[in-house]
Amino acid sequence: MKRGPRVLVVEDEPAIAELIAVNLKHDGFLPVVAEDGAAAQRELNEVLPDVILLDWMLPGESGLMLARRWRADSRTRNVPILMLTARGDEPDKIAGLDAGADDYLTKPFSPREMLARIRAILRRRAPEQARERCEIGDLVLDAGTHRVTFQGQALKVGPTEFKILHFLMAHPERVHSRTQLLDRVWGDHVFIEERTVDVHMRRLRLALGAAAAHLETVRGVGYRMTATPEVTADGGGLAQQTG
Amino acid sequence: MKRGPRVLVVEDEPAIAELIAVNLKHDGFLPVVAEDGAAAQRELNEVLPDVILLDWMLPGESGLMLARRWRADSRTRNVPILMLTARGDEPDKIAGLDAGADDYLTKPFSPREMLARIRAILRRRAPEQARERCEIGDLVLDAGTHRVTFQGQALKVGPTEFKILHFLMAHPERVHSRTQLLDRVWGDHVFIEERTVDVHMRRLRLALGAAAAHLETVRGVGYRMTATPEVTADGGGLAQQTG
DNA sequence: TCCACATGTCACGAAGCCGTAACACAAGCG
DNA sequence: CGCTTGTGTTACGGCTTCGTGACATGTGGA
Repeated sequence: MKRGPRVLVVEDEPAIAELIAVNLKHDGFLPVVAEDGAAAQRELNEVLPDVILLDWMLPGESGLMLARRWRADSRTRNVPILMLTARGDEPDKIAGLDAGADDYLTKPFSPREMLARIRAILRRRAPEQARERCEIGDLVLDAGTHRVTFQGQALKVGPTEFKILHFLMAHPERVHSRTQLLDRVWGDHVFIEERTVDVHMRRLRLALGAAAAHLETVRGVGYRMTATPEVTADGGGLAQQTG
Repeated sequence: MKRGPRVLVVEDEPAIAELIAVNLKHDGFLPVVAEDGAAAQRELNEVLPDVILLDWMLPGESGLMLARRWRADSRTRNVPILMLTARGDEPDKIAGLDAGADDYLTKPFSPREMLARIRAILRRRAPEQARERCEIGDLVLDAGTHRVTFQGQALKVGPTEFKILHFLMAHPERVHSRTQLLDRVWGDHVFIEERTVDVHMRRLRLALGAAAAHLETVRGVGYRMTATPEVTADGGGLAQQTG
């Protein structure tokens, strides 16, 4: 009942499309073929794939235009795109990257390389959205319903803050650097100031209210979600030096 | 002023070189740009970088030749090389890896990916600080969660003290001189008074509390972490000397 | 169009950390 | 004992890091 990653293949040449689809199926992917931009758009309206294999040369709208459009649409923005291009046109490649493609594949390519690239993208982009439900103490996050509750009470958490919280709660007790958070929450393809993470942490803490005690700052390292928040009262025999 | 890892950027295209340098600087690296193999060689004769970013296509000697030469030279042999290649030429990549490149990056690439690759290389090459979890008696250090516990009780340890403790616990029973500690904890090219180590040891002992018994001073040599601390009449803790 | 919300960045201040000097204490040696 | 060397301890100025409020921009909906 395990379903493989969905791959939308946008390719007008039937022979190539078939070749790709067969190889994808063979490796456990679920390919859906669209012969042009319009068909691809219809497919995207139905269900979002895990990755898009986009041919550069297409009848009607070009792959470049499509990539640009999908990157502009908030719904499809985060779907990684693997561009298929004819061999050797550097300017094309740069334009494609600008349009938001995650990687390129030069035709002709070996099926093995294609599969490797797709797996690399999936590994990079979606290491694990696996955990749908996370709990830490009385704090509960449900990715399916996109809800956060603390002691049964619903909390209002913004989109970015939700992603951060999701990641932190999926990997509790572990310290995550700002760089790691940027990579995992925002994605590797953006360049954001590390300091911005701090601001979102502040917003997350405000949203969490009392539950913010579970969110700890590790000075000089990063942030951490913990089930056992530090208490001010010192329980052990620590030799505490007073200045 | 904290100094980051040195990166020698061998790239003839000024625009690309500048882009790379800016991004490296932004992330705390110290980039040095060389426009061709000769300039790179001059730079290498001066000071060895922590990693070399080597463009494949260069005026004069190609990146492949340079990589091969540097790999043959005992002085530069161990400097990791990250190769920059034009997209899509598989044979080139293989040849590059044969020549001794540690990894390659396909142009065009995102700054974030470049930084991630560099960090990955440095991490891979980095010494044995790798051990995530260390135990000595009831004292446990976990680098992943950045936590130190003694008999189950969490201890509050500052950043530098944590690094010292991590190193000592990764190499227990062994005496480490102040110089060695400075090299391993602070970095090889930092000018710090050796006496400073003593002060951090003091802070570390305060943070460790009773567990400080495992941290021994070897007079005239350095410090050591031991599983079998010497038993003293006064209980082996922090005997407070009146001052 | 206006409005509400989200987001990324900056400036400023507070808190914590660091390296060093200076002094106190301990250990070795004659 | 007195001297020398090595280490423990404390205080402090300077610096880094973090939290916080404010602001400009972008985005989507009424």
